[in-house]
Amino acid sequence: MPTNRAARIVVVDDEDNITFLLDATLRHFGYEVHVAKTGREALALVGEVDPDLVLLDVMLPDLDGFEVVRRLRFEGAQVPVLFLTARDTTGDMVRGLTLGGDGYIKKPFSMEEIVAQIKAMLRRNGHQTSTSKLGLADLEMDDDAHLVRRAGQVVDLSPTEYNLLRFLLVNAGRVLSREQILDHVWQYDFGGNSAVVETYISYLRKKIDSLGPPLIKTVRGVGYALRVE
Amino acid sequence: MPTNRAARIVVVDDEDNITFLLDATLRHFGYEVHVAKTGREALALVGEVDPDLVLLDVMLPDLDGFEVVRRLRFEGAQVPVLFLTARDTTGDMVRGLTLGGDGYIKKPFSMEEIVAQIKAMLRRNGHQTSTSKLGLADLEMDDDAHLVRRAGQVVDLSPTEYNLLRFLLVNAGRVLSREQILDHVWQYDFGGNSAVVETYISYLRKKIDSLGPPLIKTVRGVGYALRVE
DNA sequence: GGATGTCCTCAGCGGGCTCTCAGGTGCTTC
DNA sequence: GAAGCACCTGAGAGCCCGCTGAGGACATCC
Repeated sequence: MPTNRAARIVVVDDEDNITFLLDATLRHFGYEVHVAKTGREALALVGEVDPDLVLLDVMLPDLDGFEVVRRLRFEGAQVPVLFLTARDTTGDMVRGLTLGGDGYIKKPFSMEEIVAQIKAMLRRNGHQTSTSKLGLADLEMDDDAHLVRRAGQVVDLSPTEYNLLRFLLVNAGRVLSREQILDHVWQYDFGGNSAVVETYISYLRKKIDSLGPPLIKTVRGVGYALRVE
Repeated sequence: MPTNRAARIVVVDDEDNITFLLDATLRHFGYEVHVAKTGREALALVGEVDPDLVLLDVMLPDLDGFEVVRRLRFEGAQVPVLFLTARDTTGDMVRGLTLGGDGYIKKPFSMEEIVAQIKAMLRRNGHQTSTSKLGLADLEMDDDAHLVRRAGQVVDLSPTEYNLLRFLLVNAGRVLSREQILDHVWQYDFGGNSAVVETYISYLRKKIDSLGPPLIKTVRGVGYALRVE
């Protein structure tokens, strides 16, 4: 079972925008990334690099995602697959995706979402030693249960609040600009302005910082960070 | 008698969709899976891998399922067999199946159903140490008796309600998406939309949550989970 | 062939969530 | 200390999500 080396991820999508984004983001998180643009390319690439995870668009120019997985399994490959599905995927297309330990993500997604899913999946498959838990001081977050606690008390967060907090936690101690936050926490096609971030920071402060010494620090002119001392 | 190693299961069906699904699901649950597409292949495979259980479609291109079992028994193989029968199986066919002492499952089935049956059968044959009981707080479920109690009081559930509750119980504390639930609890050919899940959650709440503090938690934008605190 | 139970769809509604905006506050710089 | 800027936060519009009741389709049982 793999342990310390960087996990290898094969990304399969025919849209350059998507593969570019994913490539950059995943490399940033220390993964080794390989990109394919078609189903056949994907099959060859998986055989070649023996990845720990495959990110696979369901819509591909030649074979569809399901067919790719079918062939992979037929060849005996056990690699877990995370499907990327279009926004308006009909019910019966989604069906069957989450079986066998595979998962799916709806487009458009945010980087925070997809990284969280990837981590969860690698964890389940024994690649990472990390748990589903994140924490800082008396603040805890458990991704499996989707639960946040401060000083033992459960905090109820909306999806966006939750994703924002996780992004801050993952980067605890580092200052993050509004744009960085927007790029990671909001969906990649978000067109609004970065003032939303301020609003959500404010929400988080009300829910999190009110339960103890303030953790969310504003760095004037730069962005926000979680306190680490 | 087998003990700690993964149970070996031979799956025999000529439909690729079915074997694909079963292969993925059973591997996910930690079984070692071997697939055959015809009766003759099945006979050879069973001789080769000496499985702990055979999942056997009754309709096969060459020999039918009964014939396969007859030959297996003739050769002295004692392995338990779980039949997969077509939707429109006649009454005396079913009688034949139950007389043989092994079990059967009607197609289409749900993953939850088939995994439960497999576990029960392996348990009966001494392979697994797991019990048939599940529980959380004052909620108990006994698979052998097919009985659910909350605070000591028996709760009457429909089959789908029961399967849904079991899936939630098995994954207690973890948030499950509507699609995950659909893929595991509903039959594999279900084509409808995931709103059914909401309806059944609502049914369960009426029957289960009304008898004590609510156990079923909605995680907005994500899915459902059973409370664990 | 009626009664019952189960499954699923659908639509209405209530409320939570997201985002915008604007007025207010406090820091910074000269 | 005044001006200007960055940031904060309350209010509110619109949307979306999830809950549930009603009802139709279907199977099963008597």
